Amino acid sequence: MAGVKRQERAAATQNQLLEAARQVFAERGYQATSVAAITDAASTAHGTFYLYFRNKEDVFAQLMATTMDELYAHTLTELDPETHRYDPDVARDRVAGFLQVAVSQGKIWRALLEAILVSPTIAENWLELRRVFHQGLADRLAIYQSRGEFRDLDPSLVAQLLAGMLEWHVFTSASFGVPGPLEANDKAIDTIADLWASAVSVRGSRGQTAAD
Amino acid sequence: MAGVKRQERAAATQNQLLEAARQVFAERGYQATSVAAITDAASTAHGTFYLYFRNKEDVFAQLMATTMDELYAHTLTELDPETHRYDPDVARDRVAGFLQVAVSQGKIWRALLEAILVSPTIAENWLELRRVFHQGLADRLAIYQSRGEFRDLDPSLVAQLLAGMLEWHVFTSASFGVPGPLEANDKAIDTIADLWASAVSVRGSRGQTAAD
Amino acid sequence: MAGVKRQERAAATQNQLLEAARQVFAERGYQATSVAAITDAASTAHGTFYLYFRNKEDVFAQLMATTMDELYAHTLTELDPETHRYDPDVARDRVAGFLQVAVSQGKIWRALLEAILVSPTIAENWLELRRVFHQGLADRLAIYQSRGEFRDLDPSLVAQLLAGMLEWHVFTSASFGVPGPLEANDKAIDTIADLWASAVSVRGSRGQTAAD
Amino acid sequence: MAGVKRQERAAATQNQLLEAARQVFAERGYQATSVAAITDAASTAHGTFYLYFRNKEDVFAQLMATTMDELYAHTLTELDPETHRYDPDVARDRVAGFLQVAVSQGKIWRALLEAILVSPTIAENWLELRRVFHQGLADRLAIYQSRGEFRDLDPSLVAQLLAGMLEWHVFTSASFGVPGPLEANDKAIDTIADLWASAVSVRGSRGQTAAD
DNA sequence: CATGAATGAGACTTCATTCAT
DNA sequence: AATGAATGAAGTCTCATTCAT
Repeated sequence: MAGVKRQERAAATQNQLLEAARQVFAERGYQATSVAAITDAASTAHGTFYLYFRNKEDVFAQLMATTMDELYAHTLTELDPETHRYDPDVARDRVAGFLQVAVSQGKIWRALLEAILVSPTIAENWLELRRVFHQGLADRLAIYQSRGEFRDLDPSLVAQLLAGMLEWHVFTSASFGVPGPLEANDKAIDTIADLWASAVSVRGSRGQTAAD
Repeated sequence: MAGVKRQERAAATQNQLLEAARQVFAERGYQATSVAAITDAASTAHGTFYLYFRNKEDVFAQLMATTMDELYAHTLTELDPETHRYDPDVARDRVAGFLQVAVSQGKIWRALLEAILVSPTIAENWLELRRVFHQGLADRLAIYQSRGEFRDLDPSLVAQLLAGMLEWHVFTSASFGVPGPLEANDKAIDTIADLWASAVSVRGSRGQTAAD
Repeated sequence: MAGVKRQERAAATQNQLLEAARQVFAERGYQATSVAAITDAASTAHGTFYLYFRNKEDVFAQLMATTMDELYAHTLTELDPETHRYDPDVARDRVAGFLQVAVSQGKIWRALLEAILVSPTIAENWLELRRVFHQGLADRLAIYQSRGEFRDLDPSLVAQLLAGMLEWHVFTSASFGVPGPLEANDKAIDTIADLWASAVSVRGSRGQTAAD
Repeated sequence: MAGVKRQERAAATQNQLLEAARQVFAERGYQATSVAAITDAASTAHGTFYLYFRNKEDVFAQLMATTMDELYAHTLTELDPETHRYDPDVARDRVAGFLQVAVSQGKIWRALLEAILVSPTIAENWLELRRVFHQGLADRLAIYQSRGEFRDLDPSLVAQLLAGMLEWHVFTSASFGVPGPLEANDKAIDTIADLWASAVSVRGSRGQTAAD
């Protein structure tokens, strides 16, 4: 029908805008991006933007939702407390997956960081989206702990710190090229996986280091 | 004579502006702060600002320099490759010191993060200032490694990751109250120090975890 | 056949729009009403509006015509100069009728006042519609005057002033709730009728007041 | 001093803007006036406007305050219940004064009417400003009534109606040239004063008209 | 040194109107 | 007849920066 075609064209326009927004945000960051820049990039009229989004915050939130979903997609695996064991290879895959997705998102991370600092709404969204990820990690740590396989540390806090290590690595790489450009190379993956593994060990408590 | 007095008054005005700027940045963040807000808080005329600073970026850079200097002050200790040993208590003190200083700076961290994301100049400054800190950490790791006390990981990358864990903890606590408000409590200090210690161990390599 | 049905549907749609417009104008006033608000209220597509009306001015003019016709309907009574006498009861009924109709139109009066102030076209329409009413009043006064039953004042001007008293009462009541909400209560009716009656008297000329 | 001169220039700029605003409002009405139109007329930069006024509503409120003050200035006469008598000459002077001031304000009345319909804030201001006037009138009527010199009507309502007759005359004359252009000619003054006088009479009650 | 009035660019958002389907 | 996506003009307001005093 005519209706279908119209719907398709509308969806196409919206996608054009979303894609344009992603590019512009990646290029200029969150604040420096104006609605006009987005509609220019999307080759639509200025007013068309407001047909699909309430404002800049709104587009960004939509972009972020898909980005984060993709990022944490592999986190939604079932978790059976009985059979679950820490598996360094699985952990490494997780890290690798995270980095690969992160890399595929290009320079959007800087804008994301900016946006969550500037917009309380986006910050809330973001915290909610990553909570799933952090909670999964914390749950695993709690299981290890209950079996005496993990030290007496707050699983939730440790999860925050380990996940944060990864997040911050992505942010600084993407934003400043530090410690290097954002890539999912083996060195980065192995090192992070290694640090995670050493963190999740019975022994590694205070004093039981290389020195002992 | 008059010249001296003038200089004094000028210095006083500049300090007023700097202090006002610190407050306003901490309250509102970087972008949301306008020059007018700073001069209002400093009770000076709007134009006076431009006698001392080129623009917002400029004040912020000056503020940041002192802030970061304070933060990394304790890092400038001498380092003798022969006698240096990893000392968990020293490491804990370092973490504690970092957090204490961080806490004393209040909510400025959110503004700092914003500023480095938005202004390339400030980002460069910041990277330079923290490099000292990261380098010190990397140097230590390299020494342990040369004595076989640390695994075969890139010391520089590990330094980035471990320091980043701390930085990100400060940023998220200060900016979003996650995992909790920014404070230098024992739990946070102990946990971070513990993770650092487990990272800097011979054993903690891939596969040698709680499982073994 | 099909043509008739079409016409019916068209008329129905137009009525939907008119009724929706009346509601929205009454709620929001003239300027604050957008075409989109009307089509939303009428549950039609935005574009449909332009099949029936040129623009907002046009709908409003159509609405106003019916509203004013109703308001002044009772004015079209025949007038025989010979037999016509001033009858206070008739006058009171007139005032009462005017107020009752006004009340039944609800909050549309504010929008009407706005519209005539903003749109010259609507103003002209309105002036034309009320002219009938004012003229009727003026004619009556002229008859009284010709019989020496009314002072030597310009009948047309007095008609304007007396009718204006009533109009303004309706406008301010409907728009601001001053002197009270718009209602056709006896007090308002009696008071206005009384003032009209005292105006239309031989005696009430300058100086012949309570004092004499 | 320099300071004084600056203040003078600032005040001059503000007056320029106020005067320009008055002109533009009178010409185009309230809504149709944009801030840009005002600054154009005042030959200042667009931004300058916001140095002196919060927005269009704000300038208008300031203009209205002075206008209304001038209009009702003669109302603030003392009122001694004992000695006060209705004096047709005084009443006529009042009407004349009101009309003269009204005329001097030119076409601003249309904008005023528009503004009070559109902006609740301005409406409130206006109601407050005219309350003084209406109250004065009502007080006088109450005094006459207490001496049996005025019929048994609600003084407050009668005040509203009589004052409204005058207001509406001004508004319609200024806005639509009906019944004629706004002028303070004798005919208008005499007629209104006459109607007021006949209203304020013991006799003029229902039934005691030309017919009796 | 300090002041603060003035400037004007630029971002945001709304909405009447058109037109292809 | 009806639809609703797209357009783009117009108005709002903020703020960094300059400059005469």
